[in-house]
Amino acid sequence: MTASITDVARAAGVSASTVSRALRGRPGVSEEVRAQIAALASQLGYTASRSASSLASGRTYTIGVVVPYVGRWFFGTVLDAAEREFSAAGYDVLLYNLGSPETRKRFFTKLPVRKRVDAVLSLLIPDEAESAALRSLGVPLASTVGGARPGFTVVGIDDRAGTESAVRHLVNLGHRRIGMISGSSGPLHWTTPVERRNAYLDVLADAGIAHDPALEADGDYTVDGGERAMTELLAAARPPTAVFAQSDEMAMGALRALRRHRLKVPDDVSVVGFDDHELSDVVGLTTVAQPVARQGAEAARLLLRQLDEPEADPPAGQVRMPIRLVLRETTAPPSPRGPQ
Amino acid sequence: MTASITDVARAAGVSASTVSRALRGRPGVSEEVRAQIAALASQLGYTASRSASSLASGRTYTIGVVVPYVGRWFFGTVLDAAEREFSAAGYDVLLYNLGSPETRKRFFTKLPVRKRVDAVLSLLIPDEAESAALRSLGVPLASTVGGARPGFTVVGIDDRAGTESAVRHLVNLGHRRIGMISGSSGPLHWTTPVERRNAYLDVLADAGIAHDPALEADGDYTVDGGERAMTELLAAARPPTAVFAQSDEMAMGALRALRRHRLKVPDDVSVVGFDDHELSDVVGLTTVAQPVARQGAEAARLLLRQLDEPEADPPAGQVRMPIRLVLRETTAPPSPRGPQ
DNA sequence: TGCTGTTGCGCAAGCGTTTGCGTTCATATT
DNA sequence: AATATGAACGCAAACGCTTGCGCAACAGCA
Repeated sequence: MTASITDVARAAGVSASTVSRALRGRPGVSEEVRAQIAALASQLGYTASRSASSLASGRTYTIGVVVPYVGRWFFGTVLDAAEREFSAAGYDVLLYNLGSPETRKRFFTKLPVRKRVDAVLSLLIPDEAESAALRSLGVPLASTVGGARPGFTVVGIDDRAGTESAVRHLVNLGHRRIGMISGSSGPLHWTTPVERRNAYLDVLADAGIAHDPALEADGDYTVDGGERAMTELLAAARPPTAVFAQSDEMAMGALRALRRHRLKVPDDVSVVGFDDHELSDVVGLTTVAQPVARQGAEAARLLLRQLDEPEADPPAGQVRMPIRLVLRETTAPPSPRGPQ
Repeated sequence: MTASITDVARAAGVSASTVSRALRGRPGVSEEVRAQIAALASQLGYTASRSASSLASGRTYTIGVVVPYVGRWFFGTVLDAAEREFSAAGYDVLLYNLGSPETRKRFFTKLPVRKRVDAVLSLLIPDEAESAALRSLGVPLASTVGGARPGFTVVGIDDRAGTESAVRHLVNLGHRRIGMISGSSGPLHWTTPVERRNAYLDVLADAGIAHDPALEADGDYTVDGGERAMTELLAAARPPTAVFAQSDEMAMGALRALRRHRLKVPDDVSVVGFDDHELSDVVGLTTVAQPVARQGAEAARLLLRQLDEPEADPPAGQVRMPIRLVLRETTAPPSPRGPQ
């Protein structure tokens, strides 16, 4: 079997308590004894059992991270950055990938993180019922995308401003028939799609452009969904001359659909995305960039701070990071003859 | 405080042992009592403390997954699939994202997973020293990409065959100056880059093409690296008319470099990648496709099987999944006048 | 009716730590 | 010289479960 604390204690000729204190840097151990214990411990390959120590101390040194889809670029990037912060601070991360509605439901009803984590970071804000479940854990909570929620420290961006910059850009180029590919359906209740939609509607209204429901389609935040949505838009009586996609993945799907329809981008149709996916540059996609990794890192840091100073007031509910429009090659003034 | 097993026991008028047995479906409890306990438990919001139960039972119902870079599409996709299998089987996953050499080293020397996991899945085969460290944990081990290693169940693809199909395709199109963008540098010791390189060299030799070292460059498995590598290749005395990139991300970086050099793909230069990234279709990249998610799922399943039947012989060391060349729009016969 | 099995449950030990408190011993203080 | 003060360490009780064993109650059998 692997060595236990008493093995180390016996080898060092001290008590288990002393070993425990020595290895964790607690006072009450002379430097020589501490050094000797440390040497013995590494020699015996001793690592304290997390189960035992968290049972005894009540602290788990583990953080639960719940992700809607690890495989997607956005969340993968956020997770990567957050994990770095956590592991640098000595915390392990328990990953919960809540891809399907069933696993999502199971997670929030069974709450397998109960008594297992010191805090939880949700990469997408949970709905109110789910949030309540998490609050019942009695640990610090944080989230990245999706708007404010009581009990959560959330770091995100200004979706409204981002969307406005994108849609205004199209308006300024002279487009009047501006479509939108959104990701509002699905089981998740987050505010992002609706905030972006509202901003889209507002910009249109501001520009004196009547809203045409046929110019909206759902792309499910995936490439394939974006392709389907674009195909749908192209089937409209009067197709759009420009489209704003709520994510770069959907925008790329739209690009694919346009190519299949032998439409030129941006000559026939302009496309702007959202996120600045790492491959957007490759396809020359105009998009609104947001600091993805930084959001994950910042959320992690805020959570760690709460863990360090449990007595301090919870940090400001919401942190907003800057966005900016990145102009590339998928947007241009509408062609005089329009698409087709 | 949150409810403990004795709270449930008291409420039900039984002993803690009975609650434990009832909730885990162990024999020795009548159906009525079991039902009553289950009701009480959910009513009290009781969840067994994982620390306590794993301390007592020795099983953690947790699997350690070590990933080189969660943010990369390939690993994110593999992780997604593996996590689904694990969580469906009732296991939690502890994620270790080993991005930098330092975190990697720290992980393998401190081995924070010791006594914390029932098994570990490494998404990239660790080198021999690291593997030895993992073997010392005394738990089942599996890995996805990177070749065989004692003690590991590994599921992967035939890198040689994949590479051959890609390079042969270029040869058959009539190319003679075929460059390669590899990902062999870096701190990781895995066989993939060298296997692919060997296959590349063999195909060239087979075709009677002399190998030109100036036609090889390192792309670090990233988009930016691929761009740099392509730029490097273009600077050669006689630049390639076609290049094989060891990953789609690098291929896309190459595409970007070519665009910046105002070179047409595939007219001036053909490009073929490896992986079939979800966005390869969008850019029309010819590539060798491998079943990414399926590898993660399969590796997870094999690990779970070992956990179920600890006495059974460890499964076959290596599982090979099929690859296939996907022809798209980045490859064509060399132009008579060559690049520039 | 006595015996053997089976079922359903409780007892208590144990899992490997952490931590409050008590003890010892050397040093500083008056 | 007597006493107070700390530092360094050990003791033992938790932490919340699991599990081998024992015991009662009851059924089935001859």
